[in-house]
Amino acid sequence: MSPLPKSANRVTANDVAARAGVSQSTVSLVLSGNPRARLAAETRSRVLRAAEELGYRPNVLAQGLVRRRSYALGVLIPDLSNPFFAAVVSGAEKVAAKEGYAVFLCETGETGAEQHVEALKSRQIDGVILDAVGVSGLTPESLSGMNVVLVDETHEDYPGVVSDAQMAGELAARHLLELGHRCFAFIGPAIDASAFRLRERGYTRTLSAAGCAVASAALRRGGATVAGGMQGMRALLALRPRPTAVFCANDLSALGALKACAMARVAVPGDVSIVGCDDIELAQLVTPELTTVAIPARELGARAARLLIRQLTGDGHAPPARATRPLPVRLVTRGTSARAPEAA
Amino acid sequence: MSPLPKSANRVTANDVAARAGVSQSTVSLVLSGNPRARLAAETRSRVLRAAEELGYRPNVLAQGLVRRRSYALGVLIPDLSNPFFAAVVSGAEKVAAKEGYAVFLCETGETGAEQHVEALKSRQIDGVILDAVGVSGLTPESLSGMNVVLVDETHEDYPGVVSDAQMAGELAARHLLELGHRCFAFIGPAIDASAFRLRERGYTRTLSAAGCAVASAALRRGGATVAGGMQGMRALLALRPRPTAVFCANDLSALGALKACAMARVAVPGDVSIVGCDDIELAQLVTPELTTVAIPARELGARAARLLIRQLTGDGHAPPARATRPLPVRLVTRGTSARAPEAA
DNA sequence: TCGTGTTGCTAATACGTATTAGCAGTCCGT
DNA sequence: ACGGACTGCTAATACGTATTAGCAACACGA
Repeated sequence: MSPLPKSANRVTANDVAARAGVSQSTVSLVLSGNPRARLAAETRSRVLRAAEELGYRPNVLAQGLVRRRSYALGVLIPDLSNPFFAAVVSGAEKVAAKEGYAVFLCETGETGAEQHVEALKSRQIDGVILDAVGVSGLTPESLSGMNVVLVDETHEDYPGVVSDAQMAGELAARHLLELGHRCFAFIGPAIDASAFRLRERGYTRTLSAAGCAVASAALRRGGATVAGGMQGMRALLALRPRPTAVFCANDLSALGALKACAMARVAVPGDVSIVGCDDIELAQLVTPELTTVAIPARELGARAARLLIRQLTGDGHAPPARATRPLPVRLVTRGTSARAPEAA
Repeated sequence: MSPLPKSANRVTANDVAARAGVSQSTVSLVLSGNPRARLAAETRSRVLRAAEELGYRPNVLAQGLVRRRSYALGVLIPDLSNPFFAAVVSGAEKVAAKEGYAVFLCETGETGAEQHVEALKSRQIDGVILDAVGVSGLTPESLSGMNVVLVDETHEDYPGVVSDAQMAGELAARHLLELGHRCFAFIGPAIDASAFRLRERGYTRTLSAAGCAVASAALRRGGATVAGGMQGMRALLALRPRPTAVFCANDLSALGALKACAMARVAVPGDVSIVGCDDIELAQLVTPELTTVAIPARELGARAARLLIRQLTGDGHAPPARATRPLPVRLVTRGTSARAPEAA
């Protein structure tokens, strides 16, 4: 009985080979198993046993070197503190892990994904999932030769997994219209992200179609964050006539808006109705609970991972995996939306 | 002028060597630069220029194979949807990226870190940061030979970066005592995590010292989640006499508790005071705002990464990097705590 | 007996880099 | 002019695996 290995992963295929009395090639054939390899059953089991006894684990780096594949994915997001992105990452990681891929997480901020992508490329990443990192900001050649899947963003060069963002805006608008509102506002990010733009468009178009334009002063652009929402709402509260219905591009800004109302002692939903977008867990924790449009964040991440992996597994010249059908969104009516107050 | 590379990273050191008219060894010497190498300045610059022109990026997998180091770290957490963990990860990733390390993210659930650790080991991870994944649950040999840093957990075998968890409990207790409370409760997780245990201990000991024991019925153990907090609080509300002061082991459960009170129309802080722990961003978003003990999550992650990297950079037989001094915590008094209601 | 398959394994090589030993060539002092 | 020291580079090898070509042994039919 040879002594058990004490160091990290010093057990190589050669050690297994020695113990099983075969060559390293045979070990590789047995374990990384081209199933069509002709191997005596007895040899096979002897190798397996030796590997088991030694606690052999293949060195993925070495495998990657020869296979030209690292079985690792990159996931780039602007900001992990946004629970929406956290959910996307979580969904992607779960699928990836199940399929044997590991996930490099990169937080890029709203810009500067470039360096991260370069770093990942030198790690021989098999593919990358980009969520709201602004592909347009990336020089095309930095992604050249890369397997890319976008989340909630469409781009002619890369496949993407999207939610029905325009419908999200439309649902918010219809809901608020049905409640009798006539004076609308919007709070969104300044950055040019596809999903946000579509949410806004769905909202404003639906309103326009109903004869209710959104005054440009009632269109506040800041960060899609709590702070951005507070700032936006403070500005809205100063407007005359004051909007009675506000759609926020995501839940964080909606919560910020809600907070701003609370601080200004403006009643929600009595004086102002607020509708968010995402349906993060916190949406149910505030009082009143946030009315919002649910976006399946976790599912977006999971699908992105699946799509990416399928793309990799495909024989290379497979169909380029076009963007998939938008995932459905749905309105979750809670406590921050109510009938419009009677006009003065 | 040779054509620019079109594929991912097909440019190797050999290509650079050819273009610069030197050998691959020279390229390696120049770029991965042992600075004590004797190289003519002119050669050096010729290599650098060739590398630049070809857009050469070293293959980290190959480097890792020979250097026996992958420049990648693993970060294991139970659940990314907890903003506290997200912050830890974020802090660690930032530091790691700055130091040239990439981060594998693994969400383990409250158990089952084992497989993830194994997967990371076969990826030749340089080290791993474990946050609340329950080291005790891991078989020791699975971590043998691994560089490990724990977050918010102390263990005799591994260095850790901790916050002053016991002080957190103590601060909560003192705060509630000063407000005149006499009937206390605690909501915490069932799992045996070091930080949670210490928070509880600091709380109960401080109360005991003041002559106020926590009745065992007022000690609710569930998940450290929103659901757990709601459940715990519902049970507490049924007790007679009803506790007037509740310390929750983390903010998520505190928010759950707060929610349960809202649903039961119990006034906070009028009837019950609630104190959380972590100070996640949402704590300021609920109404009333959550009184809590701030734990520097991001800083914990950052320090863990720094400690781990220092450990790796050390010459191998360096001092084993003992646990560092606990990071200070501080009470953030907000709206969910107030003077005890007059006794009946 | 020989040729032809077939089976089961191994030797050799490649992946892209780091690193060490060592080879020419130059410089210098005597 | 010659031995040594130094300078600047390269050849060779190793890291741990996957993969291909091919070798030896054997079976079988004629």
